[in-house]
Amino acid sequence: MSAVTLKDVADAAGVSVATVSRALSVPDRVATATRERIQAIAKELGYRPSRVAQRLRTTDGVNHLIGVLIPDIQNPFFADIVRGVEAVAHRAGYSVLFHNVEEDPDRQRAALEALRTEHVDGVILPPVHGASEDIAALQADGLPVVCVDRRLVAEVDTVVAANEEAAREAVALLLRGGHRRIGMIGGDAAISTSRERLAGYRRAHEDAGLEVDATLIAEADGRMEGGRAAAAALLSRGDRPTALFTANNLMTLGALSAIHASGLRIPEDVAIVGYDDMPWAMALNPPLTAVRQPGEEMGRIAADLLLARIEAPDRAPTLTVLQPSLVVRRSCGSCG
Amino acid sequence: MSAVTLKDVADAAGVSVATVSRALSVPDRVATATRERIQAIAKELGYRPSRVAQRLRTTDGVNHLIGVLIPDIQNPFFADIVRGVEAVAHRAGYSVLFHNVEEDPDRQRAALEALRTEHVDGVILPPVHGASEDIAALQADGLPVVCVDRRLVAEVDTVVAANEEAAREAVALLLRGGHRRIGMIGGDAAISTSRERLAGYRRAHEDAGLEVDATLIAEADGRMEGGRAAAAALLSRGDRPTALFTANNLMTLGALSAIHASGLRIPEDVAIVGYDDMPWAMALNPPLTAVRQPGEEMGRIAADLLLARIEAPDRAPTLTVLQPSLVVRRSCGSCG
DNA sequence: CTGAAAGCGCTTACAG
DNA sequence: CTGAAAGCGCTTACAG
Repeated sequence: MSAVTLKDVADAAGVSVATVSRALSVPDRVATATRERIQAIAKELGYRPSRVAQRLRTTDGVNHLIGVLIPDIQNPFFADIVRGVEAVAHRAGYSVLFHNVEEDPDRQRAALEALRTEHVDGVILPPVHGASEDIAALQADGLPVVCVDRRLVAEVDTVVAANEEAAREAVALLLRGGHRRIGMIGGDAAISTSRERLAGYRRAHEDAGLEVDATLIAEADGRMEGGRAAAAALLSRGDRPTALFTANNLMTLGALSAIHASGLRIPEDVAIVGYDDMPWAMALNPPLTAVRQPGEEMGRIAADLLLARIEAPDRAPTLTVLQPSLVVRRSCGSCG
Repeated sequence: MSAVTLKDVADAAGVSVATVSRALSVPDRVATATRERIQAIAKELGYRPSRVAQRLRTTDGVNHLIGVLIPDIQNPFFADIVRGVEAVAHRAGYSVLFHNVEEDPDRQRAALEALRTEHVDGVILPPVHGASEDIAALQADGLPVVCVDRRLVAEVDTVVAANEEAAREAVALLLRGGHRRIGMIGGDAAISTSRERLAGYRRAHEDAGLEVDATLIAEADGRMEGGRAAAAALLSRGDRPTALFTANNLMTLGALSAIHASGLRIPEDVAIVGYDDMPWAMALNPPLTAVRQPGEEMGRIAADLLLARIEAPDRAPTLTVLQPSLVVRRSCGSCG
């Protein structure tokens, strides 16, 4: 390695390190001639300031480092969020520490601990179940936090989608199409998005003056296999549902594979509307009707918010709610 | 913040910071009683050593930090790689800096620059096109690098899949099924995986004593829309191919949507075999025959390799080739 | 076994 | 406008 340091530049320029430091970061406090000479030499030597050294120096200031925690990087919706966060952070000169926590509170806790020792300026995460205290502890220590996709009880900057409304609209679409027995394949109720999407399902029924058959509601784990098992169980009943609403993209995939395995046709035998409009939705046959969430935008907004809070820690927490949209394709039949 | 420092622990324990440091990291060089007292106090105070300070100290030693560069995080195959890298690195106590470079050599260069200023111990990446010199420069400075998924000319630790063989096998399957006009939708020829998969396509024909119709070979950009456009062009020809081989998962999605749009049936009108066995392959109707690559394992191996090289920089570079497998489902017809 | 001191690469009051 | 010096939180020879 033997990286070029401030001192190397100072020696080459015949000035002190202090002057070099100023020439590079507060140029107007250095005489023009000196500054230009220093800048030329720094460039020639390939000098790059050490972020690590800068970071150690400023216990108070900005460290230009944030952490992002993801519950499950194999879920492409979260990959979208990461993409948005990464783009904003790097453009602003921040580095990004990444942790995949697998929906596991212990791993999330370990990740947060690691981020503290890295002196991050703040963290962005969709909090996993059972994590409120860890987040609260972070905030108590003055570390800015932004929750994205999932809400937390605490007073935290939050960026979410309007889950309940979107789910209600999706289910209403099926109800308008004449469906009266709609299976709901939901995720872990400990997660806010799952609860809100289920609430939307109920609200749609309520709006239409219909009772919900509670046995049509399955709680899966948000992963593909869970969705498959739940759909298979629902579809093997004598009084099987004529439509399915699946509360995230992986469970949708599971449900689709259960439908194909059972030999049922979409939408004639069973209609389906899924949460998350992923790239593969258009590649399905028939193409999937789905709720589109702006994952990347959620990531970008979360990052903007975090950076703003890092620079002004005392602003009041904000809640940003983005509007998903329902993309109607053919899997819901002539339900439009 | 006001994090607890070594000095705080030292004061509370009535010893020097040196002793506290030793008690925590080289326990056997401290008297048992002292050590236990210090450890108890450190725990009570919630002391966490600053990674930043440790990092600054050791220009030579291990910084416990690596960088991972990804060409496109929205491609779930790369998300798998990230998952593998992350798991190994964090288990070994390394932090992971993440960059999404969008197949852009300039962004890759910027990311590598940023990683140097962060004092990373090494970097893992599927190199994007036109990046050889940047990687070489890194190595020249003694920074360990591991290429994953894509090869580079340079002498670098490399973890790839046997692309040519896997592609050959996939195309041979279609040939055995009686197909004689197989469209090839390949990726950017500047990328090793694209070239190797195309080579496999040619080899399969050669093995069968068949000529390749060069007009059946399309070079797309590796993304969904590129795959869609290429497939649409191929399928609109009078002498359209009876089967398609698509060289990555996103282009497969694009091809599928083109097929559905054209009203052709799979596999009766057009068979398809895709590269990358993604979760949605089973959810398709019919399910997709695909080449399965162990993305997560590739990530894990790459990380193991990098950590090994960080600890022993002078080992000779290695090449690890993993064997993909062909998962036969129904999209290729009765080609088994 | 323990401590005082130097040093990692910066930044920033404080002098001049 | 510029420099000497202190300090960020650690680790590690060097003494004792």
